[in-house]
Amino acid sequence: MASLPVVKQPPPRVGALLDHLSRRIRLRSESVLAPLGLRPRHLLALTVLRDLGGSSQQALARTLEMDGTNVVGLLNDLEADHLVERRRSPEDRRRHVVELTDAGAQWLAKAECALASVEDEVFAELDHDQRATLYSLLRQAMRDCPPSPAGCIAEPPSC
Amino acid sequence: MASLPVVKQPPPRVGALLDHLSRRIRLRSESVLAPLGLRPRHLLALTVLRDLGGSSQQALARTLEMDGTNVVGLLNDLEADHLVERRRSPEDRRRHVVELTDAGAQWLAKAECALASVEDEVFAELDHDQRATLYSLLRQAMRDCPPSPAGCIAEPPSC
DNA sequence: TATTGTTATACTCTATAACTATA
DNA sequence: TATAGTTATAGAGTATAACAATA
Repeated sequence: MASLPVVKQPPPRVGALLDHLSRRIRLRSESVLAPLGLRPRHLLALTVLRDLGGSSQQALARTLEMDGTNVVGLLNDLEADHLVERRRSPEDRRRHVVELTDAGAQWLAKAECALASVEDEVFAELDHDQRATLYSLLRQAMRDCPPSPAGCIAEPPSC
Repeated sequence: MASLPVVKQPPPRVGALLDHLSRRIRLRSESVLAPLGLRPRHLLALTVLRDLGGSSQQALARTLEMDGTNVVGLLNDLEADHLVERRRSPEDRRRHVVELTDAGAQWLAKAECALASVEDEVFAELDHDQRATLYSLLRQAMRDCPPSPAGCIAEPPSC
């Protein structure tokens, strides 16, 4: 076989850019969210819960692509602040049905408004239509999302 | 059409989506990179080093948005595997000029080929043009970023 | 026996502070 | 005094294993 010195350009890697940008947003989000008492992953969990409605902890873990054991601690935090509720499922008493409380929904809405400014800053170089395009591309990439096809992360409410 | 007060929705929040997708890529990249003996952040550092050429550790830390103390350990790993070299700067002997070795460049190329399949999987829902659009949008969002973050857009994997 | 949630634990990642050597 | 790099270390994030309750 011919071992041609293929020093062509490397393949298109979006991963590094994604990693970088999401790191930026996460770092800034932490500052913004700190006064509200929680961290980005709490927000992520609440967002998923709003989209999924009641869901078992394992389903939540799959959606978040987090280990189930860590979801326990995450929910402990949120439950301590009365932002979510755990109820035993009547059908299968091993399961906990996790649901957003009213307070949780309120907190989430407030946090999302606070985060809007973070994104305005991070995506300052993109105009409105470009941001919409970016959103729809990311959304499409997530289309095969593990448990619930529609339930990855839906459109946030406007503030 | 600008004469009418068109109610434009605020741009949707992409932070959660970005976080999610980058998490996916990172998790899958770890599996792919493990046989090669390193982790995603090692690859990220090598990529930045290739793009930046020789650079001080602090410049590297800023580009990676990592704490300088952690860059030390990262470089220790890479230097132990002879993938990078640290030389004292002749101009300012406090500085280390970090550079990719030939072995490092080779390893990086191999790793990138391996990662191409990860991205093909994660972005299976997007066609080539959409991936190119996504790349250019992310790239534009990073435009104010110091030097260039890791990543190149090119033809599909040639490996 | 298999599954859901939980605890305990270890391993990794990240950030803060103190030290060195240069400037 | 200030800066580049290093070390030590504590805190957060994450994963593995064992256990209780339930199916």
